[in-house]
Amino acid sequence: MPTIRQVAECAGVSIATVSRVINNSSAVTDEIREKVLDAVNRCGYVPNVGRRTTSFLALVYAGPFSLGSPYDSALVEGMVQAMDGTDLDLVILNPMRDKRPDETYTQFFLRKGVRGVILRSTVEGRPMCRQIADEKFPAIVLGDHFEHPTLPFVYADSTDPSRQAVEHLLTLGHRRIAFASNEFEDGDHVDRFTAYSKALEDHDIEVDRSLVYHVPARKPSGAQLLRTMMSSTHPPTAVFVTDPPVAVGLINESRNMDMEIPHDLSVVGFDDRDARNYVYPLMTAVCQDARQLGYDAFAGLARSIDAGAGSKTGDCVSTCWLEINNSTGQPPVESLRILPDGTRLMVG
Amino acid sequence: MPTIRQVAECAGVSIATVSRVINNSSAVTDEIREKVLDAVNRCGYVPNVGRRTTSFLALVYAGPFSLGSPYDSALVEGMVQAMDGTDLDLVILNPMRDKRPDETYTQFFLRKGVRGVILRSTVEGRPMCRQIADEKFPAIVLGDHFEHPTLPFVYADSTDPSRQAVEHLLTLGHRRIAFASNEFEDGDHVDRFTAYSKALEDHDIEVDRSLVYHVPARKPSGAQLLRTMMSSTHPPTAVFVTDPPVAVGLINESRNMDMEIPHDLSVVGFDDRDARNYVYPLMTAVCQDARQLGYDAFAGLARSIDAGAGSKTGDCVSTCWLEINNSTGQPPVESLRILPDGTRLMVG
DNA sequence: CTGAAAGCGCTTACAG
DNA sequence: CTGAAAGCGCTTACAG
Repeated sequence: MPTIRQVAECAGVSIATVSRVINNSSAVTDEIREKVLDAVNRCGYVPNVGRRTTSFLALVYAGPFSLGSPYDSALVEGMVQAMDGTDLDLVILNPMRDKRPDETYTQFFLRKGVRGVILRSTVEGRPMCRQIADEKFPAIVLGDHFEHPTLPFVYADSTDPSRQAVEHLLTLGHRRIAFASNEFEDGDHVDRFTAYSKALEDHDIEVDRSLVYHVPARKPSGAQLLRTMMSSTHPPTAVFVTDPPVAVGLINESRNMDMEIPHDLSVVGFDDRDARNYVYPLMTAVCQDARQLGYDAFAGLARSIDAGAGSKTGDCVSTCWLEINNSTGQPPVESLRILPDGTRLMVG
Repeated sequence: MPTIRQVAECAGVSIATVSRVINNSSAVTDEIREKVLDAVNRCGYVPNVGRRTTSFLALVYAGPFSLGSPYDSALVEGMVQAMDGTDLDLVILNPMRDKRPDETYTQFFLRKGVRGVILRSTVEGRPMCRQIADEKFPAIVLGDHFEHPTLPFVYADSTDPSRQAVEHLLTLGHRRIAFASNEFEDGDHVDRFTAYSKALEDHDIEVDRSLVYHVPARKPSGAQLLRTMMSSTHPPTAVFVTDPPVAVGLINESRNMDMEIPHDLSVVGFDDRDARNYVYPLMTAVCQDARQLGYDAFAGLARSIDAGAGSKTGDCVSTCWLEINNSTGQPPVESLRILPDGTRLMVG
């Protein structure tokens, strides 16, 4: 366990100055402050109380808190499981609440006794993630991935299975395939859209922007989405829905509209847990294991902290997979086809 | 913030002895150890590091961890929300993992820097809850309630609405009403069974033990339960299912069996969140708000800690309510009735 | 087994 | 604004 003395030596200042920086005293030059905080992160320093050895990893929401979603609760479940293999405990922090505007993230985390942070991010959260990474505080990002020179990411790559999903629909005979994605663009959703476009292009089908929807990741959006799609002039015969609650909401709403899935509409959903097994009909879905992601994030961060500062953690990319169930089938025989020249054809 | 000095004075020993007790040194008399730990809890002592003021409330699972269930994740969501109103952070602790067998719970929690614990309990967890209460460490119990002189409980009373639920079924004309409860008996489930029995007795119907089921609170149990019930010699015409996942699993399975709810079977479920709105048909259910329970537990414990040791927190009892939706209706006209003397009657 | 005292990590008036 | 030094909370050999 490094002490304030080692940090002082490492930064070339007195222990008093280190203490001042940690406690965010105003009487420190910006230059020295930066030098000391850098030394803090290089040494992996945390305030010590006697021989008390407990330290914490923090789950930090970069953006509004939403611990209640099945995805987020699966993440936490995985983290708690990973906890058992370490001597670290999990604390839930809300920087929105009590990070003082004039303190850095490193100072904030030190104040809390935290040795590393799991950043649950979306696009809105990226600035916070970047700032924490710039301070070189130990961190790992979950739920989003983007280009960054030092930040490690934990995510499941959904590109390939997303493409397989669309190809599955194409093979069944579908040509008008809608795509429903999150209102917020994060790395994962971008991947899925890329895969969707690619699969269509490979079959010489142009992406029809009127079939691309962005909706909030909640069940009622799924219900609304279905009504919107089906009341359009040229409804699709299939849809790829990239958020679990939206897919579930859509499938459930179909019964209120006296539609039969997959007879009237094929649905490929997304599942990060087990929702696909609890809708009727069982949902064909691109699947990832959110519990595993939470586990990997905690375990990976713990490992990199044990290994000491400076050791780079790589990304932890697991795989998604396509599971074909009963919500996909051939398009309705009376389906409307639109030829390249715009001619509408009723087939069947 | 009380220091080790105050605790020493309070217990009538030296600060060295207090420190030894906190760090569980073997060189302390049992008698003095107890006296000191008592003083620790009376003073509300937590180890202090300089002017660092952070302190933690811990979520502790008395029993195997299961943070992933909708109920538990709603609890955590509520706690995180309550966090915002305080200067306390939430840490998740697993005593199974690293409580040393020779240390008391108070010692364990002090070592972690924890000022109070939210005990998520079931019947199995009661001994741990009782022990923590005996040590007088600040605690509040969630998810179970039982007789105890000092422990405060947070729960929603489901007795009245459970009775209304059964009466609702009786009014619709049902006479063979099954009851499905958790495999583990906790205070909440006992309440619901009592209400069920009472409602039947009030209508001069004897409780038929062959209609009372105990199953694990998971969706597959609901599917299995439905098959078991419907393949019995005298299937019920209605069922009151007191666990949300079981109710959902049962309703979903009905479609695989070509049954129609409520035409073939009326179902009153239980909901602690929003599941009732996402099954088809919309589920009639006794409802409680698990998010609110988590919120109340955190806020209540925080308040009682602020108020200082010795101040007794009362139980926080919120109310459940019955919500009538589309999964209940009149019994099938061809339903079998059994008269008091045992005669079977096909009605309709 | 217990306390007085030395010592460690950290903080904070005080001097420059 | 920075460091040397006094001081606080806590721990731990040392003496009895």
